[in-house]
Amino acid sequence: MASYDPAEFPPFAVTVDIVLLTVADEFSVMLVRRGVDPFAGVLALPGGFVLPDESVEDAAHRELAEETGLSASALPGVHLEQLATFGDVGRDPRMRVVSVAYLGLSRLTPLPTAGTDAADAQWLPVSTALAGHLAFDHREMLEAAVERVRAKLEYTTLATTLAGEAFTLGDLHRIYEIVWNEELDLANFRRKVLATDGFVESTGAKRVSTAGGAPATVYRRGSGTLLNPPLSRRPRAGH
Amino acid sequence: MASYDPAEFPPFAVTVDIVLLTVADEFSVMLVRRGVDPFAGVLALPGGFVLPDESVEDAAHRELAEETGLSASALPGVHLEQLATFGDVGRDPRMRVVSVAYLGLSRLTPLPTAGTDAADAQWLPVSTALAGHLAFDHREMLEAAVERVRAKLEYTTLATTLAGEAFTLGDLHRIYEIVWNEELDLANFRRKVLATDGFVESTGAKRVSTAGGAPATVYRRGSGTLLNPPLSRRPRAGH
DNA sequence: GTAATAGTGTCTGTGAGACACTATAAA
DNA sequence: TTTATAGTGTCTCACAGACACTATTAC
Repeated sequence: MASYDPAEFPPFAVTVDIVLLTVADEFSVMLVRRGVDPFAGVLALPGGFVLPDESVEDAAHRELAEETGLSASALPGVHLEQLATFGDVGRDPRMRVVSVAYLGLSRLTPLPTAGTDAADAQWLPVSTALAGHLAFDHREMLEAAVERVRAKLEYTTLATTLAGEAFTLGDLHRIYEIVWNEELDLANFRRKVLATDGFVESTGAKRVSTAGGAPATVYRRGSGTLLNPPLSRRPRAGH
Repeated sequence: MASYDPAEFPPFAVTVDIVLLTVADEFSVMLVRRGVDPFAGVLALPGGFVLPDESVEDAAHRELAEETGLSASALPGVHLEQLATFGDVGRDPRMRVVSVAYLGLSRLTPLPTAGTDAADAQWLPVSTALAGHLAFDHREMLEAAVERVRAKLEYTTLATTLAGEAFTLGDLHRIYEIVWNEELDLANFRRKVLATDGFVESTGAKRVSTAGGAPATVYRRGSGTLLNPPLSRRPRAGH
């Protein structure tokens, strides 16, 4: 019942790890290659310690800026939310570390070249990352993040965050197909997006594709955040 | 980039707090009255320190058993899942404490009388708890838990956890109405529940209500966990 | 009898899925 | 031309919501 002596608290360290996801040709995650032990040379999620005088939330924003090397102009367009906390006893071989994982969503942005202040960050396809070896329990974090995003695309407008400031309905459709790894009828997708208040709004501009086809209307994200009723993955289960 | 000295980590304490919810005449939460400062005499969520040799998850289960005083036979029927982590700087006036909040769902169970090993625990209506004063940032935790449960009743069969081992469709319907604080057409609710594979299964038994009415079929929870398509709260938004 | 609960049947409107079709661009 | 994309129209089926109706119990 919280009858403890503040001087006798167990020794913990608290870190944040950022699962920053984007859609390029594939669904991709930002990873850094570790320079020191443990897991030196192994790919890991960007992250670091929570400082004594900052909130966990602030630490996540700080690490997002510092470790990913995203430019200041790109940061406001990034969605960042708490994902889950990982607190198994042996997850860090050196000491007891509890880590709060955050999920970030961003449009595809170029990464700083190696040698800058930021870590040696890179975008790697999620499937490649999951097929390989990741430091600590970062694989679990990545899996949780992927499932969260897939689920959230069903009932929120978050895909517009992955699309960036200006996009066509074809772009948005492609994002859904890549993240869900599943085909979606384009005509029905268009109807659904356009029929949902606040999902997207037209900029009036048109954009021509390099691959041919008629010019497409360019949209920006709308003010809405929730889809009701939601879009659905898989053809309805049950039968 | 994780190039830190394990001996210099910032001093953190890590706790777990349990938001255990149930449905009685009202949607209720288990609270304990604090015996020591800070917040001595104030209502708080049950919780406590994560020990050095146990995972955060294990700590949550241990606190659920110890602090709530639930009998060993009732514990297996409790659903426990991680809710969110609270890590603001000043949330505990004594020192830096990061707390991992867990959401628990249980059928209504009698609480141990005061004086036992367990804390002075009590069920309090959520509305009452939110109208009053709670220790630390426990009000935020409670609000997050309530919203999570309301959302999960839409697309999971979790309501059966609140109903216990044997229940009628009337019981289940009542749980939805109380948690959502909203009326649901009983006939449509019945059709939906019975049409969803794995939601409930009949025990064959009948139960008569003390308030009159025909005997009702008694059900137990089914093996399914997800509702697809989901039940929906509010009449569809949008228009 | 009345009140309360259990349970069934039926109509309607919305919207998702399937898919045919036209239009406009690049190569 | 062919190929790829943009965009519209239409039919059908599933299902949620509304609600009328019967049945069986307590009081």
